[in-house]
Amino acid sequence: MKLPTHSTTLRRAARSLFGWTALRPDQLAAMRAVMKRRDALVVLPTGAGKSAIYQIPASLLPGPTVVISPLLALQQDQIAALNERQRSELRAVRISSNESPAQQAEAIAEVRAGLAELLFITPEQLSDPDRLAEVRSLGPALVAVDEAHCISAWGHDFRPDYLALGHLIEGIGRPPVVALTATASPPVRDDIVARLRLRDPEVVVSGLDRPNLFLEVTHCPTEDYRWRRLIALLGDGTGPGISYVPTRRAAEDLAARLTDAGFPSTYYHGGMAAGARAELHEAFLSNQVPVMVATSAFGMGIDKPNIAWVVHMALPDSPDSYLQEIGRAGRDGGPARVLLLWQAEDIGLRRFFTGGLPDVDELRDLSALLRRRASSKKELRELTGLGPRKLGRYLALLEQVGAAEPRAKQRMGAPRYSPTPVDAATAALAEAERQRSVTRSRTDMMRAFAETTACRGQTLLAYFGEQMTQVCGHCDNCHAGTSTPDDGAVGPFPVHSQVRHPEWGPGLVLSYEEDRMTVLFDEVGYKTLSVSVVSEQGLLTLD
DNA sequence: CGTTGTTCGAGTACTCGAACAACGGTGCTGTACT
Repeated sequence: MKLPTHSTTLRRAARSLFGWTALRPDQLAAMRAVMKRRDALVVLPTGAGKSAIYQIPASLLPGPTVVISPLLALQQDQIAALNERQRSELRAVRISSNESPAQQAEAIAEVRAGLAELLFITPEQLSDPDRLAEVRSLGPALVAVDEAHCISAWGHDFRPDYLALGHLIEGIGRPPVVALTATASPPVRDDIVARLRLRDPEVVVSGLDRPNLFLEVTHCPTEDYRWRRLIALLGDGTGPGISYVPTRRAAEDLAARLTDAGFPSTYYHGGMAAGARAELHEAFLSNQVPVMVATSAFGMGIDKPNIAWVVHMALPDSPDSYLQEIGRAGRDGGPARVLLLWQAEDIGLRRFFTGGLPDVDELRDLSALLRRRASSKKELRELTGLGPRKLGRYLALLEQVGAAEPRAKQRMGAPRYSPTPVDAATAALAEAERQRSVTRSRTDMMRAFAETTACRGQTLLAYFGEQMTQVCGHCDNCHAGTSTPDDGAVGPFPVHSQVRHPEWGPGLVLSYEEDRMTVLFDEVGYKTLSVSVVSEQGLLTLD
């Protein structure tokens, strides 16, 4: 019998590495899958011992573990925490642009000699074929993909190497893969599984409800009203918190205004120097900064237990981002306030960030070039005149419709039976339209969350495919008594069943709320339908 | 998509308003320059 042996071994390792006397069932389930050399997808809130899920197996498996992690600052913290630990039986090194070639060579040598068990690295490093071969030669026993939701959130345009991770992992010998994230809605989970090419992964998802967070939403007709609501919350003197704003400029302005108003505040955004950002991050963690006004750049890797409130000064782009950001409050289990201050006008900026549709002619020309011969991105940039950002997006789209594929030596080419350039461009445009519909539908769902008079806990979790059987009791609507107990929360199709709509195609039933049902369609994203209309007109059929 | 800032004309002496342009998030990397 292998399983009990593994569980015992894992518990023993947890005690010697972390001093833990017990492992939580979801941690154990994920680790056992890893020990059985099976892929795993783990969705657990930060602070739930997520890193242990790869670190404990890393200490037991013969061979190094490669940790793919998106931010260098985050890597640095994680490595420092590992290596400073007293009974450090696990040593971590990393390779990045922050290390000199000599340091990089030494890191590799340490892993090769068995002096370090964990190698931290970015997808961008792995996309260098020499680097890939080097990592492969170390014979990795496990790959851990941290903050795996980045694949879905960033891969499609922002950091294209994320999209190629599945291919890159195959390039280093395809050891078992464990993907970890704090939040992932059903389509994001599917995206992670598909992109990483996970094989029949063990999926571990913990409950997402956070009873110690009090959820409030206020529609703000004017900017001044937003400001007054923020001041009112700060006036309650609740402790350190984060105010999320949509733009860099708003971060700077609001921090200055709050400081003038007697609430010393600091701002943080992606346009600041790396050194300053690291200092501010540290100052916030060590309670020297009570109020942080920040763009979405602030957050990943913030493991601070006593964040007492999170205020959004505009509608976030999606419930995915929202849950990620409010999830940073109340890690210590103490009461925390979460307030969303929004206007319908906030949606304009979200639309802008989503970007426009690609140019069909440019797609066609690019596809034709790829069919002629495989080329590097640099060559393609010169031949097409496209910027790096646009080119990356186009290549990702063409790859998705089978008109492009990565080749050796950092090149992109066309697959053997790829569609004609005209067909490829048409298909890629359709794919871009599909992605845009899904992105927009996420913002629609965020708005629906803001406008609902039903239980916010239920509404939010339903989006993530989790049906709560009772109202949450920790939101403004529950307190106001407008949340209706879910007597009507059943419908014609079971939750999580696959259905089909004549126009929108196949979809997944996520939840019922009074007379409305939420369905996630592959082609158009999230839609809310009237249950009576669906029933009367027979709009949906079981798929 | 919506807000904010600039420009320019009208028609009167400094102000009003229309029309238009600019701007807006998330990070890795290697290389060139100080």
